[in-house]
Amino acid sequence: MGPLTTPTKRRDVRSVDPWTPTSNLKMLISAASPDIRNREKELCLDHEGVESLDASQESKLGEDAEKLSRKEKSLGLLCHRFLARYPDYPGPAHDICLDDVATQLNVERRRIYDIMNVLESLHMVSRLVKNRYTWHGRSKLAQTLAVLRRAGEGQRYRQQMQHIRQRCAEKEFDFDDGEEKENDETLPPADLEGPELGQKEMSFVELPGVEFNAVSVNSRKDKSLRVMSQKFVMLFLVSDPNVVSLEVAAKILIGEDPAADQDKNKFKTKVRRLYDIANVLQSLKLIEKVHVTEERGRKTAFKWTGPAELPTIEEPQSCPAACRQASRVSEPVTKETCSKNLFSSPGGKRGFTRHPSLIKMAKSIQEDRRKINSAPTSPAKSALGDSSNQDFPSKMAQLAAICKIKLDQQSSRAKGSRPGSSDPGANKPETHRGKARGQREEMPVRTPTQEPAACTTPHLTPRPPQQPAPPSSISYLPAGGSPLIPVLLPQQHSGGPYAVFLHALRPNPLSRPKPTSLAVRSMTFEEKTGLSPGPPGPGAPLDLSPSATKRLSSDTASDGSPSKAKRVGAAGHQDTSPRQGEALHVARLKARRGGPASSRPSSRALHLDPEFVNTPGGAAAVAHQFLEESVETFLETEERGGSDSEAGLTPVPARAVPLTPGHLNTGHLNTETLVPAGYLIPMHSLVGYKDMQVQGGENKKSTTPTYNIYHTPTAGSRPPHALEITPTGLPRPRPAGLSPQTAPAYRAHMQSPGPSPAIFNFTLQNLGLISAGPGSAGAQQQHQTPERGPGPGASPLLGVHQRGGVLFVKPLSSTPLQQAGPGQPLTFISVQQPMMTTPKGAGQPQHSFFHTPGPLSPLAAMATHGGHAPASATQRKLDVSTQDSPP
DNA sequence: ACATCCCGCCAAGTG
DNA sequence: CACTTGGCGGGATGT
Repeated sequence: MGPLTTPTKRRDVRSVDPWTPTSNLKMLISAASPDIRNREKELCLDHEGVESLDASQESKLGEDAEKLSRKEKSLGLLCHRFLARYPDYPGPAHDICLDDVATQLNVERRRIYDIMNVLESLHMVSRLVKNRYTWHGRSKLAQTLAVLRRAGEGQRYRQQMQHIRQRCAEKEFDFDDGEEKENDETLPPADLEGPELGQKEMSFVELPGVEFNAVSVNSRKDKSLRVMSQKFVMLFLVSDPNVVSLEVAAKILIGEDPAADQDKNKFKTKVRRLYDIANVLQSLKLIEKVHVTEERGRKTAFKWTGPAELPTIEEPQSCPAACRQASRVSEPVTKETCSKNLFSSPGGKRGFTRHPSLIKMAKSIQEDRRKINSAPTSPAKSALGDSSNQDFPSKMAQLAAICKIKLDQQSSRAKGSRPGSSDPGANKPETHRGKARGQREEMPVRTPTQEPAACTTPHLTPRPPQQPAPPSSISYLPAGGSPLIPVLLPQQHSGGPYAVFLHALRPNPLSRPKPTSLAVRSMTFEEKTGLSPGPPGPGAPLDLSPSATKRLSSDTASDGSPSKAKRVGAAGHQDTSPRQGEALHVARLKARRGGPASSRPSSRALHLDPEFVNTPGGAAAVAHQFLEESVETFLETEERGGSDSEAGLTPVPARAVPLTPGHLNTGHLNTETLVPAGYLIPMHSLVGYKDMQVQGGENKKSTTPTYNIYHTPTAGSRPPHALEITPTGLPRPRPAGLSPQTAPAYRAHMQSPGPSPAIFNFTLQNLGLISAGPGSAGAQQQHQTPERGPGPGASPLLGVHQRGGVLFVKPLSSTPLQQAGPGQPLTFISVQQPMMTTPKGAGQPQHSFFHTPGPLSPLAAMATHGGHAPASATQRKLDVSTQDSPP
């Protein structure tokens, strides 16, 4: 009994006595295991002492170590001990010396690495140099989580999870079990997996304030543990019921491997790693172990107990500029690249480690936050709280308030001045943002059971125009949130932009289908929805069964080539390779061919110009994310609003168009690509992000593959989103003219050509860079009316600018942008501080968003569809019993 | 029998 | 080349 109840206790306890850190530790410990709990007293002593007494404790532990039972040696406990040594919100950065820690904690170094890797994935520490890490504590946690959530959304993890769950359910049914039908299950899985794999492979998300340690980032392909950890966390952040079963997580995290055989082993290995990660996360109090009872039986799972809301990432308007600027992407795998990117300055060689100056700045900022936040040790904060969130300082709040006001105004739209604004849509867009952040309403549901279905449904259907209330499960949607959202946003700090790195896939031989998979994924969903009958689920067995493999293969094949092809093309891959040239070539090839590149899966190619390269791909990546997010949002929105089916259908093509001409899938691919990001890295201060994004979008629009080339190489990137978006948007392509190319000037301004513009606007809006005004202009142009508009053509540019008052476009680097050369112009926009933006910014050009959705919609539709049925099933299945309740 | 996951081999990277 | 990192999976320990 004890154990089971634990969770409750904890909660209670917390509320009761949050005060001491010690208490937290105790709780954690207790959570960890009953036995431990018993010993708790002992431990407590230790714990208490820990902070001050490291040495003594350690020594104790150390001594004990040998004797200690396995449990006592658990990674979770070790992590507790480790955490006890450092404050949650450190003022000045603490340095952590691995050797010392290992010695003090009396454990092998190897174990410390495990902990550090997980902590690093959450940006609680960052590697400074060889044996040293810098302790950040939880100061960046909120941001990181926000970024991860976003990334997770981009990945469509939610849908993937649903699919998997469905599959499982189906299996249960069994009727078909044996069969392998590939279709249903297979495909989906493939899709899911594929993307994951490929994408998954490596991306790592960095945070803005944090320094990127290029070193750690780049080097090894590895990152698996780091990446895995981030992905795992993403699952929680994205899933409705914040409960994620080990099984599902493992499946999702396993790339797709074609081979079924391996699945089993791989699955086992993955599970082992997940336990490792889970132990650390448990000690961080971010998750709790629980058991989910399905029809089949109980499965172990973990429940998210961390902060529900995250600060916003800001994309939206609120903090856009600053944030973005702040953030940066790093990316490219290569160190060199990273270094270059990071430091524009020639720092050259060693830059990896980070510029001191940057670091300092970041630190100072962080510190300020911390101070402001002052987090007591207590966990209390974790409790959800408001959306707002912890970290941001009062300043943030103010900004937020400002933003809100602005938004409100905009929304009200009083200003008719801007044509763009006209759209009702405007509100929506905001909504998105709002939802994101502010909204947080929380995801609604925590209830495990229902949520899926319920949530989903609502989204889809309802809401035609505005969205009512129903928040969707997704967080985004509801418009309502918008105003709030801003608040959340922290400024730059928060977050700016993140960069996602996609690594090239590694050699991963295994599955190579890679490309396909991605493309498929998207496709699949749709199909599934529609098509899939019920296939049984061959997939059900998922991991284990070999059959699965077969299925996959079949699926893929069946799927269609097209998808694959597309995927490929789309996927393109970015490569990590730093070299532009190569990248470009590849990109081109891919683009042209469509695909081949599977090998590297990188998903999307970025548009970056060479110049960008500096800025990097990372930037691109970031942009991606944003785009993706936006897209997603749109999709969601659309879904709700519109017909699912339609969306699904249409969108695809549209998307496809941009990139690769022939491949429909492209869009999907893109999507996929996006999703996968690897490890998130914060972008420090790159101003360029936004720009990048924008550009990318444009480029894509341009359609020419070329753009890919550009982008890709460098960062690697991201393009997909853009692509997706763009195409769709077009419905009103009005302008066709826009060709991307055409407008270098535009771009320069920040504008994008017609097609892309929407995207850009989108992006910008999200970012917050653009105020509605500008965006609207751009959007309008495309979409709607040329006429009305405030002059789209000319205006746009100007508009952007102006409106933008907020926005400034500048070339990031010296060269950059403009040239883009072949067609793509790049633009860098530096956004001004949020403040600037804020005021006006609110308005988002919803138009663009709306439009965009079109393309997206399909996805959305898919998602939804998939979601529905499955969801319900899933829901049923899941019953979370919190933990263990023992009988 | 199964779940959890510690331990440490050994390869990839680094300096 | 020695050392640092960390993937990986055997197999011990717990339930």
